[in-house]
Amino acid sequence: MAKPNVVSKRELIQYAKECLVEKGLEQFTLRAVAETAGVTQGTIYYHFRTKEQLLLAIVRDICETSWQEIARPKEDAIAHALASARSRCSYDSFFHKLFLSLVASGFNNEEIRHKLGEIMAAENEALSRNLSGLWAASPIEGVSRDTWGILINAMVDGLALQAVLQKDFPVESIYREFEHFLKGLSALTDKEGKK
Amino acid sequence: MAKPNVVSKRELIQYAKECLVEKGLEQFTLRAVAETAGVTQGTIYYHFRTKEQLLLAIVRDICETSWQEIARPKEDAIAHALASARSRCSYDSFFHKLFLSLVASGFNNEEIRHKLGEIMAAENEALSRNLSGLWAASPIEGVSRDTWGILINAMVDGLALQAVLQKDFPVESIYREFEHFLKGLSALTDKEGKK
Amino acid sequence: MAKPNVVSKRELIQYAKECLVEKGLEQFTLRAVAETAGVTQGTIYYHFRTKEQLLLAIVRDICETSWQEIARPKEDAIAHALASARSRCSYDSFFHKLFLSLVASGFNNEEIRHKLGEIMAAENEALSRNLSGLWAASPIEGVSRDTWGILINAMVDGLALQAVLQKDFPVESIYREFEHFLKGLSALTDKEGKK
Amino acid sequence: MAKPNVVSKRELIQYAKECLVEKGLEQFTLRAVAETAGVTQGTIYYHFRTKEQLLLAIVRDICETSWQEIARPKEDAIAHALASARSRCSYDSFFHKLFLSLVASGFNNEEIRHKLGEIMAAENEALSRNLSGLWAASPIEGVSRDTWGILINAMVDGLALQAVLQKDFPVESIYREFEHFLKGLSALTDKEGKK
DNA sequence: CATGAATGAGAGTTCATTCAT
DNA sequence: CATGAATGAACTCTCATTCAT
Repeated sequence: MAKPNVVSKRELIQYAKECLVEKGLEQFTLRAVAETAGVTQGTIYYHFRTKEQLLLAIVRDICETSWQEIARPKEDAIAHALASARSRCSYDSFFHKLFLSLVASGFNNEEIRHKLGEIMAAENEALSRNLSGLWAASPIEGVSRDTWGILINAMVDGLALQAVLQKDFPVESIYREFEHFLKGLSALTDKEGKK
Repeated sequence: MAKPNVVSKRELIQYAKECLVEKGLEQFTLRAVAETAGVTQGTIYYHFRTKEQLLLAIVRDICETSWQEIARPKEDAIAHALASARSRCSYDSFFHKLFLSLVASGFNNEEIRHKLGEIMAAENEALSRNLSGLWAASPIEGVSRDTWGILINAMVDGLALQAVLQKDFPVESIYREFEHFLKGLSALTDKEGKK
Repeated sequence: MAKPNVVSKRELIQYAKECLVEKGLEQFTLRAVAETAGVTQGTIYYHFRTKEQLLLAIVRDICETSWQEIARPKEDAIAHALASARSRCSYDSFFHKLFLSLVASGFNNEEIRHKLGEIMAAENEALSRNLSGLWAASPIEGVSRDTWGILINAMVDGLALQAVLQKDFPVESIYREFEHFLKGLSALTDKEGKK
Repeated sequence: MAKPNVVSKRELIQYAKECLVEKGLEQFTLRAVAETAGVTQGTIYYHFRTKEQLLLAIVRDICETSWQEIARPKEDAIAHALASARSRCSYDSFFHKLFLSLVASGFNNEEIRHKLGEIMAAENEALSRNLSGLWAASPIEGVSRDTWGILINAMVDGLALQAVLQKDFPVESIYREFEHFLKGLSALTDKEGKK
């Protein structure tokens, strides 16, 4: 088996992520990645042919992580997703800084953009699926199940965006009310069902 | 050489915005701005002492536009806001490309980040205020009025993020259902009120 | 009479000197001069057609000051010169920082260099003249009166160079011994004279 | 492209010295150094991380050369030093143009200034030591041996400064009389000894 | 007289990238 | 496999200078 000598590709990607989050897109340089990883710039080029490829590798890595997370069947998937979303929702969120940096970078690179879109779509779908299991009917007439996934996923991302921009954003209390909101919707499905 | 009054600061900011959106954060160079504006790089530096200052000027400009938009009292403010949100929600949305690029840039610059956070906060507040006028009570128990503003604003931004990443995102239909969602919520306030 | 409105040429030269000393040759910019003087760059150009001309004006100013100092007849001229030299001999000597900066600048500009050379020559001459009045004969055979002026002037400048480079240079004690040195030489002229 | 080992650091320093002397401090640009050395600017930056570091490297190089020169024990060290001083004393003196440019540059950079001061101090000391070997006693009462080193070194530098500023400075004859001066001083030590 | 807006060349510096070793 | 030296283009930024007002 090919045993990488000093650093594995996977490790490099991790270091690159850190760099991207710490330095920001504008100062995300291959030299910085190399230094963080303790290798030379040449080494980066041995593993990734260009900077773009490295960025793409980061995106692919996020995709995979995301698929796995989504695919793993869980009891109470919605509650789980909500907990995970809340834990990532903060002013210093590694994940969202990374994601939003990649979004900005995606405006220059269709492939990155497209892949990030796929992640979103998959999340939407997973949410829709799980909500279907939970709700006998749509809580509100005129809103399809697929759309509920999209709307709620959008809410999660929108809240993350707010948190990442506002130091004093009250994540805890908002998420508590967010849960009430979801429970309230669920309750509606019962009432509707009874009718 | 040295013709006075070729461009105003305001015009430069407009050109800079265009550049930022068209070229993306990584390739947003002062040379590009200068070329777009038809002036020399020196002129940019005469008006904005650094690139960072130019970015800040863009953010400040967005802030002002945003305040004005929010401050102007309107009938049916919610409907208006929704229409405006929908019109800006697209794969090629100038506004959201600009905003998200600035968000990424804000990870390097607290002032930018803070100002963007202020915009969000102001939008939240405006939404809350308008919803208060519309809803006699909260549609769902346990969700305060302020939180409704935050949640719905998050939804709008989250949808924009989705649209900007997915070429085939069905903005029209989603927004139609989004309206149903809001109407559904409004309906709930009536029922609650009757109780 | 033409009454300069905001600043006189002379004042500008003073500000320019300050800038040159404070910022050093490499960062001696017309903008800095303008700011220091509280005028715009254009104003500098009204008074001096180029940066070179400004530097030359500084040199000319130093020349004039120097001539006047030298020309003024004094009793005990040597003692006076020595006292003045000592007072200018320090790590932060405005005069020598200025002079040496101009010397370096003179390597690019023959006119500056030449004028600085003239100052030196005049100082040499004045010293020689004064020594002649003091010494009946040369203290040491084979050293002409003109040369004594040159040697002692060189010593003064050399000491200043040392002082300007060494924070802990013991100016006081060195100058005390420098005086002994001169007195010793004077004593020699007496002995020689008696023979 | 990218041929390894085109220039050594040492060579670059030499080229940089040449540039500094030829172009003067104000026009001493890294581009010029690169062109002189036949490499690209990037190469300069690979070896010296900033322009300041390059200047410092030049100073350090001069220091080392200077130490070696001083440390090497010689017969008739004074005569040797004088000969070397005379050879470097001219209107176009590479060494003194370099040194004085660095002095001016040192006004912006304490490290450079300090190192240049160290060179002076070491020269002073070496001179004092050598004079001690030559003179049984101080030629003139009230002037210590250390001070003699300082005074004579100052003279050497002062003469160099004069020479560098005056095209027609009579280096030859002055140095001849300078030698008489030193011999005269030596003679005094004998007389003093006899007393 | 003096200014402020603009210029354009060039400064120092960084960066992705290459390639012999 | 990995490195270190080198590249060259591009970047941000500064500067002396110009000129209409």
